[in-house]
Amino acid sequence: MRHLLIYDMIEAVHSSGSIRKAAEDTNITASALNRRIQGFEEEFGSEIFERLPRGMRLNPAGELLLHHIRLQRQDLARVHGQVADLSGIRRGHVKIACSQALLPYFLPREISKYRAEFPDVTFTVNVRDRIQAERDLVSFDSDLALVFEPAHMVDFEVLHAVHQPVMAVMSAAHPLARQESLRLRDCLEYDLVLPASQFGVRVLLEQASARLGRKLEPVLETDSFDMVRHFAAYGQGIGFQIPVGLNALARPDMAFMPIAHRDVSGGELYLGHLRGRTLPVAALKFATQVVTALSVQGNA
Amino acid sequence: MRHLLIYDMIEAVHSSGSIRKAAEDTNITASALNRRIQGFEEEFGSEIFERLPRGMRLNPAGELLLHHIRLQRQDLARVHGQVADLSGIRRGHVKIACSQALLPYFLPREISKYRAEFPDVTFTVNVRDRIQAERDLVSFDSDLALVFEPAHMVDFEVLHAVHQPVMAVMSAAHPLARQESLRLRDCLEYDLVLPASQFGVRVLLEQASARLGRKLEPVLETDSFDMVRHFAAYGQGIGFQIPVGLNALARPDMAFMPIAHRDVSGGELYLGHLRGRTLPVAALKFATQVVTALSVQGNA
DNA sequence: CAAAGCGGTGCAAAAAATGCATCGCTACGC
DNA sequence: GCGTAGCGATGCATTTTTTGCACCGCTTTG
Repeated sequence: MRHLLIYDMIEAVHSSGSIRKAAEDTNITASALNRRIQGFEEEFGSEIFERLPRGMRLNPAGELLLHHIRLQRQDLARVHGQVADLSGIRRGHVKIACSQALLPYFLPREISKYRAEFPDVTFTVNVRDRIQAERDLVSFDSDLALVFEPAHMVDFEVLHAVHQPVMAVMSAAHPLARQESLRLRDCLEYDLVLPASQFGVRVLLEQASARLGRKLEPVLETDSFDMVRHFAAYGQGIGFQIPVGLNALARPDMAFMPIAHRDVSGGELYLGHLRGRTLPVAALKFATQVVTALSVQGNA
Repeated sequence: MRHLLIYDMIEAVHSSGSIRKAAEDTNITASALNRRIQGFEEEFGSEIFERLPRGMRLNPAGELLLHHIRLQRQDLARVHGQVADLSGIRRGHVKIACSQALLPYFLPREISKYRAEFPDVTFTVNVRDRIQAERDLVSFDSDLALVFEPAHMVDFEVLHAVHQPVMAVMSAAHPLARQESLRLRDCLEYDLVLPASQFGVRVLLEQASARLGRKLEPVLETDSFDMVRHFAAYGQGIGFQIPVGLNALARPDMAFMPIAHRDVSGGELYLGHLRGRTLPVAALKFATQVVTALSVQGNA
């Protein structure tokens, strides 16, 4: 609320006791703040601060005004709350179809962040592959889909896309973990743990290795990304995953390294909904948050 | 208050119904006003106006905000008043919504008595029926309401209530004027001058005569209490009024007699303000004086 | 008695608000 | 059915306001 900034300033001066200190909190110069205060006092019709040699103190008029400011803020917050209520942001249910990669870190984090602000919004998260996810949108079983390299996208309206390179996942003790960069052909010399063939990462890897004239021969093929990570963690070979499914901080015993872009270019993670559909408020707002989170992660 | 200008603009757009008209009132260009509104909506976090082909209308969020704006303004006015008090100046403005009965004697007397002590306090008096009066409080168009038998009283916080019997009003020469006490059925034998059906006195009389199995058939029905009194003064029938609207001393040519309590029990005259509101100093002080005056009259 | 901290102010630069011209749209009158 | 009038929105040049910087005078403090 830009037009209420002066109130913040008054409170800052009040609580810090001097214009100079308050100026730091407010991120403006003392002179600017000083003139804002003076300007306000002129409009208001009376001084609200006593000028002491050591700083500023509210005078009785200022005390009265401060009370008004607080009352006013509180009432504005109430209005905001009521507006939020009637726009439906506060309550609601969001149904999400997503790739497995989103399950361990990304979605739990985003959902709990969202629910910290709107505790009355509930969620359904269904794991779906790239084809099923779109089907879920069409049948209205999901509001949002968050999938890696979706299959046809006829009914899929993209809200946001973010590029995801393919990461090799291995034990920190693995010979390749010490290398600067990682080529696909190096990986092929070791035991591979691959997701099943319906997954986007697998498709990308198959294409890339075909270009090398090689064939992928996994020691373990699974439809559980958890399995991939854990098997790799035991030092048993190399797994693959996209960044959004990994959390470097959480696993110091593991190494996550991007495969050289010229070998495997990676793919796109798409957030979208059913084409032409107007989303419920809660779903739309959550989608906005997810877009922000994906952008930040993409830049980091 | 320059920083609250945006509120004026919002109200201007609300009351004129279009940005272009409001722009004239505000002495600003339509484009500038348009962008102020848009900017505010962005800060506020939601639209507050519906854009119609013919102009702008507040949406529900806007209605909520409008109420906040009015509350906020009034509270600021109260603070101003209190600050003025601090500096020893007794200034201020009191806005009153009242029933017609208060106009001829009661309010003029009380207001001039108050202004004898505080000549810098000014007044606005609006005649409102029982429903409109409450509406005025809600919209902050009035500080105080003084009404007979208010309708619902949801937002009405009572400061004082005083009982008012229903009085018959007639020429001193009227046959009934010589009686000791007056029964309703006696009145019904004569020509009746009645206030219109939205008035409390009329409602009470209708209920009472229904209990007698009679129907009121006025020869004159009017929404002017002055008309009632003057018509009765000419000897043309019996009018009705509550004591606060009468002044026995002023009209020796007329007779005012209470209807027997068992026939018409009378009603309550309420002084009140908007529920939960802190009144400006001047209004509060005037209210105190009115409470005193009503108590005295009630006892006399 | 010097140093540190305070609010206040002149002036140039930066930022915001405004006015003007104009667009696209919809309802209304002929 | 079509033109017109009224509406909100917007790009751009201009004006107004706000801000930052440097510095003043003052009072307290060690």
